[in-house]
Amino acid sequence: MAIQDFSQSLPMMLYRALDEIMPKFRYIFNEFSLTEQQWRILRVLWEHDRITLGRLSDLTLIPSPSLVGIIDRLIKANLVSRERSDSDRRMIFVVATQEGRKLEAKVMPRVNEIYKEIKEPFSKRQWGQLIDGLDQISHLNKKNGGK
Amino acid sequence: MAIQDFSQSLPMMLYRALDEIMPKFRYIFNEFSLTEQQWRILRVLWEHDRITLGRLSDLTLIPSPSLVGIIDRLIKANLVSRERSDSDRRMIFVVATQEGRKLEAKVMPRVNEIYKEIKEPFSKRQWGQLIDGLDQISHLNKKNGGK
DNA sequence: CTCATTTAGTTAATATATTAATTATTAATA
DNA sequence: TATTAATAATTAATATATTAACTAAATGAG
Repeated sequence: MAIQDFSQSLPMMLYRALDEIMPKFRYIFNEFSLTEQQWRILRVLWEHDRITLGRLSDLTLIPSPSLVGIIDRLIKANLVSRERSDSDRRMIFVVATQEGRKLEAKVMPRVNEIYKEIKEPFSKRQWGQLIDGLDQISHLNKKNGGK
Repeated sequence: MAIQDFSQSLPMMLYRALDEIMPKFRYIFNEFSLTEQQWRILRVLWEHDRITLGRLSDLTLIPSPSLVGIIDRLIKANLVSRERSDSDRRMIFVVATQEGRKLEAKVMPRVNEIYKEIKEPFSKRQWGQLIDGLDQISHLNKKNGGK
């Protein structure tokens, strides 16, 4: 009964998995002078012409108070810019600069390579079960309500 | 080909799972004026009479530079103490105080309750597959070498 | 239209993470 | 044994996370 072994608890297993894989990616980000969070933001911007801070926070999982400073530094690096919305002056759009967009072609191949390495030892079925399990965890409170 | 959808990538799934479950636990820690990291340290100390900083870092997954400050604050809160090793003066043992030990009986039941809630919607088989998948991720580099 | 309420971003204060460099001590080797 | 190479912990500098409070702008009820 109770949480058997702390090191085998779900939170620690999740943290340990991240500790195993993220350094591989960060090594690449570092070559482009990007932090992990900066990468996440660019990764999302490459799929959006412009996006509000709120939505960017949702998609990157970066809390908005953190986002402010990270965007500041990305602007200083000339990789993104801020644009206030005309329709709703509370909202701010974040946009990738030319330089920010150019990074995609350089970074993505490297990242995809590592991702493939990580995924390789898994069977398609195993991987699917893992992703499904994680998906279920991240929807714990949202399902009973349904439709 | 390539990483299909960023939001469905393994790292983001792992982060999202943590974002879903950890606030539930932190809510409890907060009632006892503990941070998540302070909790992790106490959680390990409750199973060890004394433990070196290095091993504590391994078991809590807290990087040692962070550990220094966190231990400082735990000492200030009178929950743990430092004891330098006699056999190897480089090492420092961390020990829980009386007050630190007393917390176990108060916090663990609450935490176990939440843990059970999280685990409940899963079948034993599903849960096992999830844990196994995570375990495999966190041992990516360690298996081929073997014994 | 006016005021209370909500929403999007930001600021502030404190705690951690990340990476590199440093200190003290111990182990290893010529 | 004098040196050099590892180790354990710490310090330093910068970037993020967490929580609460705050500002400006938009909404909604009366």
